[in-house]
Amino acid sequence: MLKYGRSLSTKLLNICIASMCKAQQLMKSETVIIDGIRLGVLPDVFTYNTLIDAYCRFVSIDAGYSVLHRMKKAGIAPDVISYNSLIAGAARKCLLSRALDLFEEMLQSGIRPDVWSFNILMHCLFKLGKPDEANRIFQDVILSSVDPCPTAFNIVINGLCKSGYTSNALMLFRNLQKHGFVPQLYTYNILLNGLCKAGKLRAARGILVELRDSGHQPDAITYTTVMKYCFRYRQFHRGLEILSEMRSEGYTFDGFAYCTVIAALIKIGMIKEAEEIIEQMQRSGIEPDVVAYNTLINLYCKQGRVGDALKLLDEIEKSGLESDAYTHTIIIDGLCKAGDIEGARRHLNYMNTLGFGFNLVAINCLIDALGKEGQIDQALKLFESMEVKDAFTYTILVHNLCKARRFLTASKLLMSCLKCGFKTLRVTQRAVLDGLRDSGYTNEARKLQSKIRLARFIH
DNA sequence: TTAGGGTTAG
Repeated sequence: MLKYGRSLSTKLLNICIASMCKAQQLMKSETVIIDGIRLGVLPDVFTYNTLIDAYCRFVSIDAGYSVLHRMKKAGIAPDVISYNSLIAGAARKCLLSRALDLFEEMLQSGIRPDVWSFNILMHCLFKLGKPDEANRIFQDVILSSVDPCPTAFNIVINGLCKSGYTSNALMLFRNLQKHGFVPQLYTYNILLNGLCKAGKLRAARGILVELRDSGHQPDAITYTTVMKYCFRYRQFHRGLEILSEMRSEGYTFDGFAYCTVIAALIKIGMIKEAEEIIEQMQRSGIEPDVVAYNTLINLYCKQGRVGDALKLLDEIEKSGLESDAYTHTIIIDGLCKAGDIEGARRHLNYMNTLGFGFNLVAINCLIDALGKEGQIDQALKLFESMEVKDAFTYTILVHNLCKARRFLTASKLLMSCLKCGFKTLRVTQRAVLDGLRDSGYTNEARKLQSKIRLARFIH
């Protein structure tokens, strides 16, 4: 500690603590604080707030909360930032009731919430799929004396997009503009992503033009967003054009951009090109995170190198990173595609032991593999046992039933899929209809056809 | 303190 000298002030102490907390060196921070006190430099509310935030991020809310007690004991009154840090910690982990309790405790302590307190709560509610409650808070903020900041608008516009209310988001955006709100590049990016995701490409194009006209320069996020959706909507040429425009504009590729491009190339079967970009990513010195690893594992699986994919999983676990649900579903799909159903089942069990809950994607892969291996009854059994299904589950099974020439069962399944309101692919519908007609089930084909028309009309 | 882009199955 002596290396900091005797001129150490609280301000300098806070700078040290902030950088150590950022580097997750919490024990070291504590030692520095103790040394500081010995030298007569007392921590202040800023010091404790930095610690609360770090403990909430890297340890637990309880650990953050105990810092709150410590500061009170030291005679320093917590402020709105102390509580916001705790509420944000709870919100990050989606612990809504804990966040609300902390909010209540803040009010009880006579601390007035600020716009950030509301922002954090709104974001948490949107994340938990409670857009109505988030919206209620937003209305309260608008009507109250709390001055909303651009971030509040960004959170609501983003939340509405993520909850599927893209039109409402666009409407809010326009209304805010009428009342003098000048959208930030951040706002444009949120809206652009929301509109593209919802397939509203015309509106997205309009927003992109508006973004440029308003004097903003598209940034790496704008480019990555547009590029991703070009690939998704199979405009590969345009996607690659944007890729080179992004480069010529001088944007350095980050992990997000690399993974977007690599995943798109893998998906369209341009494996060699994907390999080249992966090599570029590895050479660029970007520290791979779990998504980058997942992208690489996906490439190995698509090349049939499941063994190498498993080795990479080992590497993730040894490097201190945590694998996620994507990692394991990619591997399960890889095993399935390699025909190793038992291996896939074993990996699914392993996934469970790691604490991952039910995973629809993994089960869907397993159903497909069972069908492809000629175990269609096993696939049906698995299907029946599922409490949650989606459009993929139905489509996968319907295709496999068609391949097994069990068109009546396929037809029934397709009808219940339509009844659930899931969208089905034209190619799936055609496979069943053609199969029914070829097998002489013309009545059933007619019935299915009218259900398909009805579904198209309703949805 | 908070908010935007990346990875999986038909």
